[in-house]
Amino acid sequence: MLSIGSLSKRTGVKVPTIRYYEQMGLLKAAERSEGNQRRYERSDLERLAFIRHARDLGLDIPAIRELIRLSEHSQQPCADADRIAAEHLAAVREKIARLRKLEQELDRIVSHCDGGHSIEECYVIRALSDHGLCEGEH
Amino acid sequence: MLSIGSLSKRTGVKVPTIRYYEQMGLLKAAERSEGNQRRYERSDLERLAFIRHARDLGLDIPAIRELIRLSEHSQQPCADADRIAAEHLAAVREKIARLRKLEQELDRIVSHCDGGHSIEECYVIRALSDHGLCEGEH
DNA sequence: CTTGAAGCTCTAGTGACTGTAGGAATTATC
DNA sequence: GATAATTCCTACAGTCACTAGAGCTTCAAG
Ligand SMILES: [Zn+2]
Ligand SMILES: [Zn+2]
Ligand SMILES: [Zn+2]
Ligand SMILES: [Zn+2]
Repeated sequence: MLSIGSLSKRTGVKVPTIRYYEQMGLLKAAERSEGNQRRYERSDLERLAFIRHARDLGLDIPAIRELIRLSEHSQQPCADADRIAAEHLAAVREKIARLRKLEQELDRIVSHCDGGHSIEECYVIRALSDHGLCEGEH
Repeated sequence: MLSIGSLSKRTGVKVPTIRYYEQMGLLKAAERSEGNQRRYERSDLERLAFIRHARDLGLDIPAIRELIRLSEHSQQPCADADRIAAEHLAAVREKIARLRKLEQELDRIVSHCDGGHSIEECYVIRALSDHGLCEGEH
């Protein structure tokens, strides 16, 4: 049986974050010691690692909650799980696309000025004042 | 003189957002009508467009506050403004890099499973349970 | 048996808004 | 000029995934 601190050290998840995951229903409410402190077993450690990995891959908490629910029905088909992952991948790709446009526009703006002008002439300020100088939408 | 609603329609910035920008010190406190309603002039419209465009390009509020401050000293050199833009570009590039790694990993995971398995065998669930199956860090 | 670390609950703060409640002012219609 | 519809006001709660702190209790080592 692990204390919340040892669980934290083993997984790299901070103590308040573990409590937060419990509150959000990702971790089941832990057993308690006589003095009301949380005690964890191996299965909690595995579940926490699952949560942490999913978060590191950018999945949000409702998605993780659903994945955990699905993972408890080992004989069901995995279509829902695959769909969650695929939708997340699509969302990541959209974010990348939006950021790429930003990058292009910012790169163009930044390379038009080298800091050696007055504010009045500065292309950065002028470009921010007038979207008409932009090449695309954002 | 424009009401906050007309200013909102002309700029596409929602009314509560305009009030929020005022609170954050991006827009100066507007003049008021006899009945205490905000009244705007052309210069406010231009400043709001500046703010909105900067936000659309991803700059945060402290950066925009600083850019507005700089833009009021038209004879000063523009090095600070250019630096803010360049730093933001660098931050955008970092975000893209992080998301690209995520995309790669997610793409690999998703393409390993086509929804036609049981949860027990599902590669999505297995990959989330075990970062050892990943190619990179995140 | 003392002491210091680690645990507990509860609350508030992050960033950039968005939405709501309850009331006052303005504008439009008759 | 009365009334109705719209717009405006302030102040506060909620979003997301944590993080930090206050004030108190329990645990483990010496
Ligand atoms: Zn410049
Ligand atoms: Zn633009
Ligand atoms: Zn699958
Ligand atoms: Zn991984």
